[in-house]
Amino acid sequence: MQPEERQKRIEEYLLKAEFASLEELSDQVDASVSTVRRDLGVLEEKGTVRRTHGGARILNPKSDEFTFSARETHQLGEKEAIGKACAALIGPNQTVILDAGTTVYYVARHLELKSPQIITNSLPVANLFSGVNKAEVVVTGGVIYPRLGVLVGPLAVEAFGKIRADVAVMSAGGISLEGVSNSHGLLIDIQRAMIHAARKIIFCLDSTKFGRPSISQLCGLEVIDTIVTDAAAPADMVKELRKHKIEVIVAGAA
Amino acid sequence: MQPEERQKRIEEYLLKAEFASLEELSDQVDASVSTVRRDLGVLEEKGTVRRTHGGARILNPKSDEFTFSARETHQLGEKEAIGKACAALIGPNQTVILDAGTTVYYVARHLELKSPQIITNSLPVANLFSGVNKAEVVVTGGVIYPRLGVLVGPLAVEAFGKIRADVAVMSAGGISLEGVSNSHGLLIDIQRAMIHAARKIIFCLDSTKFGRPSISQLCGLEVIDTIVTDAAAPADMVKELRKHKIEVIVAGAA
DNA sequence: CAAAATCTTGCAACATCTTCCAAAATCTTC
DNA sequence: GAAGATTTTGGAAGATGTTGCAAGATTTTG
Repeated sequence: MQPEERQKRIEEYLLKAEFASLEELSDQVDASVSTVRRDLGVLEEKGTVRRTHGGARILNPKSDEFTFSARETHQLGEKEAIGKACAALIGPNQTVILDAGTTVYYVARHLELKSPQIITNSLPVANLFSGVNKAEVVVTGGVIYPRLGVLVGPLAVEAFGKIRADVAVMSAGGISLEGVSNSHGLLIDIQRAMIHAARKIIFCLDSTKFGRPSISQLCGLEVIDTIVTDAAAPADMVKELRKHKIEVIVAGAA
Repeated sequence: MQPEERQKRIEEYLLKAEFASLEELSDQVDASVSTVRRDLGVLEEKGTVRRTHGGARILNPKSDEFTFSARETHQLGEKEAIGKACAALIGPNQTVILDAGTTVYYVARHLELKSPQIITNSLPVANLFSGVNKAEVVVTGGVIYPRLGVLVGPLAVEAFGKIRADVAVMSAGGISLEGVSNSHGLLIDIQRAMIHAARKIIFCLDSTKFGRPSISQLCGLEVIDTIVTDAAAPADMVKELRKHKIEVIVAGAA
């Protein structure tokens, strides 16, 4: 059998089974475990499959939930690290605005113990805290933007117009030296309102966001107080950003 | 079995059970308690599970399962029936206000196909629709009332003050001939605002609510257009309510 | 406060992974 | 088609990761 055919069959099998051991796969495609291992390496490179100890699992099974939920292991390690580092910046009993990005969601997960006051327009974040008594969570109104579970529209903007917070933890589609941008036009108005409502602005941006401008311009660099990113962020841009008096925290880089 | 698969199965089991002892889990995934302990450590790091003495509990239960749906399994059949019957009253493309009660949640589950416009202050209901494109869902703002996932406070009341709807589907703590009452004082203001905003008022009340007045009076019988209940509702009260020109629908007693 | 249960830590046995090598298959070139 | 180069394959040795157990520390219970 040809390598490609074998790999496709492995993929298909995993699609049905979700998990499979090496032996199982080796049996399935009638090749040695060594070959399967190699094939899995290729598929992992391709991004469809994730190798595990003793086998493999399919990477993106129908995740009908919010596009990120907890399944997306894509850059899970980095996002976890960013989340932890960013949560460390929040003092106890502060009022925090949480934006509706995937990275910010991980910040929220590490905030539980600080019993802060939280304001958010993200349903996933709201759900995270709905069972917990410690934190007071204000949800802005708005219309649900289907895929992401974000509340958008005038109700949301209005809500941010009425409040003041100590910190806003934001995310974005991309950052360059011209400023921060985002792809969802609907979110821009809301994010501007967030920035206006908070005294300190923290952006959580994983390394893939650097130097990648997105459709709509959100704000210039001058409004940013702190950026939290991961170790793979390009060093020259970090240096440049620090020249702009932005505190850049690289998570996981000790 | 591979670690990841085992961990996923632990997660899934916890999702159903909410709590589980180490032995239970060890049995479930066919591994030693030591291994389960280690797995739980990983899952806790990941943030989906919290370890406890002697076992573990799920951290943020799946979005469609707030405290009520897991707990109240005993009247599930009745609530399903009420939900179905009430959903049948809603026409296509109507604007519907959905209250935040356990019974109303079941109505929401049957509304999906009607592509209505929905306004709600219930997070479980919001989650229900967040993945679906068909319906437009407006979430009122507010502070999360922890256990129920309801949004309360002035933001919520305000939101209902600004809108108008065709129907309001409500729930309550009890109904008697003096009127409808509810136990959560915080909800009263919001429910009054809902009633004010809708042209037609439907109450979904399972049979246990009848003749059982609750702490705070919500409204008199005169504002009610329709009541949906189950077959166990006391016949004399149903008769009495019909005398008040209220349409009483007994679900499952076709 | 003591008994019982549970947790942590260290360890040895085991399974799996990586890296390398030789054989087989495939592709080039003539 | 044949000889040689290249790729692919299957396997073996050592490195690494995982598992289950047991002893001591810690927490819970009565």
